[in-house]
Amino acid sequence: MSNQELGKAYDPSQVEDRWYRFWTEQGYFHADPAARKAPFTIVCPPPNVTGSLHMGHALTFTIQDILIRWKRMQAYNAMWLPGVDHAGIATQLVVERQLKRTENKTRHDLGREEFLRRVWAWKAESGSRITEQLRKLGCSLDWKRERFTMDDGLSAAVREAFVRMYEDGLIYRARRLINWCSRCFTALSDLEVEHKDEAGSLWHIAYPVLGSDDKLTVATTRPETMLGDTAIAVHPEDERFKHLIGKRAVVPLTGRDVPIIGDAELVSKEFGTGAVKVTPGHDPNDFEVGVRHSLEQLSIFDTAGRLIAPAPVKYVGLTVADARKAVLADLEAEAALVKTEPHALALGRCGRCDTVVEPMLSLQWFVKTKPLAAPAIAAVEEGKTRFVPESWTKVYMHWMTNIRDWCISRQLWWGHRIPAWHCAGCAAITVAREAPAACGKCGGAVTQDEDVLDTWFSSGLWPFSTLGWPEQTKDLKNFYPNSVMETGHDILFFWVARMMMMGLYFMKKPPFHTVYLHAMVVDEDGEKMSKVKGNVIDPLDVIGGASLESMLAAAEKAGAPKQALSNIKKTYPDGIPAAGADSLRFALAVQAAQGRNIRLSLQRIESFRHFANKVWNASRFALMYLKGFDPDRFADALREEPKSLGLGLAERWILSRLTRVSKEVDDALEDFRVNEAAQQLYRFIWNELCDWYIELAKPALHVEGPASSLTDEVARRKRMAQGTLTTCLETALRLLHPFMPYLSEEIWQKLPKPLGTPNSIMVTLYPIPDAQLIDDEAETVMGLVQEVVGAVRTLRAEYGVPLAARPRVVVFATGARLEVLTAQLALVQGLARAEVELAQGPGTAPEKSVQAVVQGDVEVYLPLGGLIDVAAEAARLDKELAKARADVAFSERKLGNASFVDRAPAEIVDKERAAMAEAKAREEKLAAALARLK
RNA sequence: AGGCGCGUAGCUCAGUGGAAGAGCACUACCUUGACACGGUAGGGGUCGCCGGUUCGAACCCGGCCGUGCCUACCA
Repeated sequence: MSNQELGKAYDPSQVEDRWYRFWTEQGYFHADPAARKAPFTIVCPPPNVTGSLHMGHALTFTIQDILIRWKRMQAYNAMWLPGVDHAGIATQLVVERQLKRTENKTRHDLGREEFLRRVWAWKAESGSRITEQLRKLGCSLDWKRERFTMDDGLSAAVREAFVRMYEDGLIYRARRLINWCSRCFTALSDLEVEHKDEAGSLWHIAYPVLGSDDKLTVATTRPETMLGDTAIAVHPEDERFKHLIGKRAVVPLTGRDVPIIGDAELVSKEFGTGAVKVTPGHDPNDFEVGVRHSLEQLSIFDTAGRLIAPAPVKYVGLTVADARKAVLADLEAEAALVKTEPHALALGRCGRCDTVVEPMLSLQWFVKTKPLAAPAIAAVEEGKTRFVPESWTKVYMHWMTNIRDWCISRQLWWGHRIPAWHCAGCAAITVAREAPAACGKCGGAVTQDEDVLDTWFSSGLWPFSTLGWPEQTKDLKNFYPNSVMETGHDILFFWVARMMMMGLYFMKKPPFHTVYLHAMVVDEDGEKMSKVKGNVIDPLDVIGGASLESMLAAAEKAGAPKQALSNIKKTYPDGIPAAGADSLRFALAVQAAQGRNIRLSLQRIESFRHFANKVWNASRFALMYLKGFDPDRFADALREEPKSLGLGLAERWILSRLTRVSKEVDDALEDFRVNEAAQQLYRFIWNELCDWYIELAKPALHVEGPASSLTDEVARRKRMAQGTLTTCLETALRLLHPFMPYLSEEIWQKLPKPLGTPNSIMVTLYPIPDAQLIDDEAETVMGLVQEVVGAVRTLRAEYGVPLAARPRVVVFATGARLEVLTAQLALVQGLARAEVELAQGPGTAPEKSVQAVVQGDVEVYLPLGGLIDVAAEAARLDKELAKARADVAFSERKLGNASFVDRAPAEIVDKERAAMAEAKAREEKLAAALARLK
């Protein structure tokens, strides 16, 4: 590669697509299962096929890509498998809506087969959108291994899993109380129901006791369900009602009478009236009571959410809401409604469509979870799988321990059809991998079960079904268990827990070693991003930029309300400027602290766009001065015998810092502290490499003329600076690559590199810290240089000495410090932009000068030609002196404490003594300066 | 009702036992031969409150207040 010059500012749009294409063409995303390298696997949790990339995706895929690129550069056989999920309910809903809109038809008008054909057509057209978007983000996914949960292979895996579990008695069919969404028209698992507290009422209703004048008053939040009551329950030890147990009560409005039972588990004596109506057909608690007391189960709602018999004819056909009104009115009329009080209740709503879910008796398929949960608990207890952050272990354990059977059948068309066939003749069920010709029991005709499986059933198999299971493929052998599962903590139960259960059951090993759960991306006010609120930031808008008009159009298309549109107008009057994928990635990474939500703002992203530009310009600077530089000689010497190079202080210092930072970045990534790794890089590149080293190297680099015209020493110094700068930059870019793949590649390609270097940064080695380069002395000396330079700069700034002026500065120092400063005089002068006179201290203050004190006894004087504002200088010195005195007092108090000196580690005590000596010296100098001034 | 977080500079957040840090915002100065998407300097914090442990606490322990999330069948 030649040393091309870079443009003045980094423009991601000119860079990103080009490199993504290059990486793909080179096959660098593909992992060869035959490679003789240790595997590192991440199987990406599949996003919904209906989805388009949002910030949550951007975060999870950024973190995964960071991990995978890092491990790939560490010479692991890194494999990151992409794919999407068929998202049963969501997808069916999308296609149904489209059908309604374009043809005004329902899925029933088309019939099952034709409808499914339409879904596949929709998938072919819009379903791959998200995978395209992931490419924009720079994700190094192994696209050759891309999977879809409805693929043939994965469908076969689902059938295999179902059949085996059925044969092992882990899948059964039963009539149970399930969650029913009357809009999606399907059963839901407990996890798909969201509970929120909502305002409601507690109605007190009087039930006449049969054969007496007594009335028993119950309290309920759902009066309409009384039409399905089959008992009244009181606490068996409640003196008020004990005598009624065994008698019967009349259910108002129905004329039916039901038993009064005693049940200590259901009824609390303190709550409400102390008596509870029991509706086993429409309440999970009551269902349990019904089982305990052999009560009748009445269903009075149909699947569409309307009342049916045995509810009295009068109410049949009403919706649940209307029935409530009617029932309350009628109770009032009968004077059976005793009291109404406000009461909050947790209503269950469908996670997909927000419709209130109704507990309904229904014949469904279930997974027996207890036997699956036990190994999933053990695997974590035994440390075979660990959670990061560790605090999720408890949450997982709690859920696994209290797990309930899982309803897996859905009354949908889009999904894996349940591999069970019902016999018309004998009603036997045949469960099989392939459609049976006839009933296994009586040989009669069979028809396949109409239902499909919960989408999460196939997701549970994902870590191994994607690798070819049930076939014993090379991939399966090589990449199972996966190394890391990286996902949001919101789907710990949906995905992780079920993958654990399924993985252990079918593969006998947990599906992953580490589960890394990241926090949620929210807006800058900490609110969940939602289209309804209009506070979403679309990752693609951030990457490529967006006009206000296009943002409004997109929001409108997504069905955002007016309020959301006006929010967008207010927040982004000028749209969003293009920041590029790398800036977005870095912004997400640096904020991804464990256990804390990420409040994302455009402003924050912009600051990392500036960072990208900073890296770009530092590189641009370097490239300007690297012409004719031979990287091989320097690199070899640095690796084999760094001392032989005779590096200057600045070089030794920055290489030492680079080495430490490499180690810190690597350590942080090892612990999933992605944010700290990113932060370290940001600081190193900006605050050390750019702010200090580049400035320090300028004099050495900025020498005119061809090498032959320079003296040997000047030419040598230039080579050292060139070599050091290249090394730091090249190493920093490799460190940065997992975070900012495009920028790092674009620049890296242009840097001079030793022979035999690969053709892409993504297949180079991740930097390995070289202990030889750690240089404590250089770091200490640089510390002094920085402080002296800082003192001069402060004085210049305080007294308005213009930058163009090159004032005379007098510095007095003693001992080792004087030696060091003498040796580094050129550096100090360059950075301070001053002529520095060094002398043995203590010295006499030059006429009309202002002063600072550094490291105890280094005196820095800036003589001012004209008049000094005595009052201002006195005030400044006063402040410094006060600080010095406070420092002395603090140390004195500490060292005066006998138990501190006795019990604190010697190292700490020594440090404190040194600090006191330094502060005392400083105090003395400052006091003298002040006295002189007055 | 339980569980888990969080509370540090105006804002957003790092920091897990030895005298408080970053980014943004703010103030002053500066077109200095990489960068104004920049530079230099500066202002700004009793680390939510109260106790305890410790020579020493933002950090460990207990309680309280505020706040967020998750789980749960209290009608």
